[in-house]
Amino acid sequence: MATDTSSGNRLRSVSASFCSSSGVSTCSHPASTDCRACLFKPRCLPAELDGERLASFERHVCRLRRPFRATEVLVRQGDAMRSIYVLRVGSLKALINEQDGTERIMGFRFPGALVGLAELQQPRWLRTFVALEDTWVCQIPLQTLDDGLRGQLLKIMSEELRQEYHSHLMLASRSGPRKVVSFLLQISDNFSSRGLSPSHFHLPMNYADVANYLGMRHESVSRILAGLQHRDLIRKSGKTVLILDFEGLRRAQDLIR
Amino acid sequence: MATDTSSGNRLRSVSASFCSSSGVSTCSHPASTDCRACLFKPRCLPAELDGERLASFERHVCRLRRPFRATEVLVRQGDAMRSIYVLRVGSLKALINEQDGTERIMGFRFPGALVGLAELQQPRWLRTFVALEDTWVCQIPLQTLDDGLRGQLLKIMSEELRQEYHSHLMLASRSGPRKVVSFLLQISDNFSSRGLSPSHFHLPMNYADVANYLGMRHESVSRILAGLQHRDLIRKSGKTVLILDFEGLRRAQDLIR
DNA sequence: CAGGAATATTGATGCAGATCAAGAAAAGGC
DNA sequence: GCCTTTTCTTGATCTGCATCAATATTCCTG
Repeated sequence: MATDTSSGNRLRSVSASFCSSSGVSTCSHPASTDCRACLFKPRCLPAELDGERLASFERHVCRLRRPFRATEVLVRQGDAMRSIYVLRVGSLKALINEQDGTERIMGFRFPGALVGLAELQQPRWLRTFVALEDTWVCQIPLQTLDDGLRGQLLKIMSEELRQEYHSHLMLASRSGPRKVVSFLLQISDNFSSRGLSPSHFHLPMNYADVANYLGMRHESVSRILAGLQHRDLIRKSGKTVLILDFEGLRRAQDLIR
Repeated sequence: MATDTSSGNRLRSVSASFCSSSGVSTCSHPASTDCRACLFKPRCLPAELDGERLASFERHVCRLRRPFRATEVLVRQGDAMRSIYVLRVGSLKALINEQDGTERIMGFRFPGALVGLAELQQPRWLRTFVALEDTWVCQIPLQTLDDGLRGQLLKIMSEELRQEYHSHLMLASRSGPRKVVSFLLQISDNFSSRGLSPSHFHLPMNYADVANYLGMRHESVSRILAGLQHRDLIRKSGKTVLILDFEGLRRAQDLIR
């Protein structure tokens, strides 16, 4: 019986009562960021908007009054699809409940990511998104996604498709060390492409989640990471990872624990 | 050294000299099908076009004078990206050459599929597409993809994204039988959604390709399929597969060879 | 239709990673 | 701060699949 709960977390739901339809939609909150000032604007939906069109877009975007806490659910598989989200601060894991009840982690999301692309044309969410730490998002109602945004949407979606191909390569590589190294490099690329350090970052998820994502066991993830550290290819303290030798890492994919 | 050539095929290039710019673009060929008469129109790019807009679209679409033969390359990773393709007859495999030279099969494509979605915004092809049998395609130059088609494009792309999630589940399931059963059901769904039989179909690729795709070995694929056949869950003769018991198949994912 | 190449099958063996188990270290709550 | 819970680590054992090898079958070509 594959009882693969990945981590015995009871998922708490948060009553997402933001954008509380109190007449005026002044959903501006912590630090009341407008898109113009946002670090992620160039890669976000309104990348090419300005002036009145941007203002109009901003009026529709909703922000939460408080962050989602670790283990809280942003959206749940099966929920009606009404908005997509932009992750501004924190991190999420995406997971799917398979027919036999086991859950499979499909990916991790970091600041700058759009959440809900695969569900764009669907009536319901196909995946559950759970916060891994304190997490702030912008909520963008589907109606807001008019023709003017389609170009940018296509661009971001095609990017996500390419990331999924990377995942395929990672998973099909069929050796523990390869998967784990591939995972580290994937995360590193992700941060790098958002202007953050590729060699020094924070891994908010636990080993059970990583293992679930990679189709392996958390003990194996632990052993392999310990091995990489022992060879001075990475250094890990707490949830912080330091990549010391990218070339060595790539070469080390076949060497074991 | 993971020398994973998947099948020792020397890939022949075909000088794709269609749409041969002979002044008039009457690229109408075998059976000179117009989009209106095409089985796939409702799921294809021009789904929502008609009248003059459809006619204009059709004038840009090019068809080949002869099919691609098995092992011939439609496009090669690294080629300049100028068109996308619609697969009308036959089948393709998509593969990526990894940095270490090994090639990994990323997927199989059947009639009705759009080829090139992940490369839409890229200057070059990220994947090589190889014909598995006699294969006919429509070529759609990128310039043709104007705003009017973006809605449909988004729809198809989001669909492809969801298929990739299925692949992720398949690969992360980390047991041979699970992967193989998942593969069979994926193919079955694919045919089914195009109006073909979900239980009786043709598998044009060899076991080495399936194994490469799934991150396993062809011997294992052979043994597992033999096991499924022995349990009367499927029947296989030549390249034809008959699924006898869907429920049994799903249940059998843990039972071995 | 014959001969050769590609593909599939089947058996024997070895090993990477799963599994089981138990303790250590961190994180979180009061 | 202390206690509980979660997460991580490490060891011992087991097993499914890779690997190696050899034969059988199918496909292709002249």
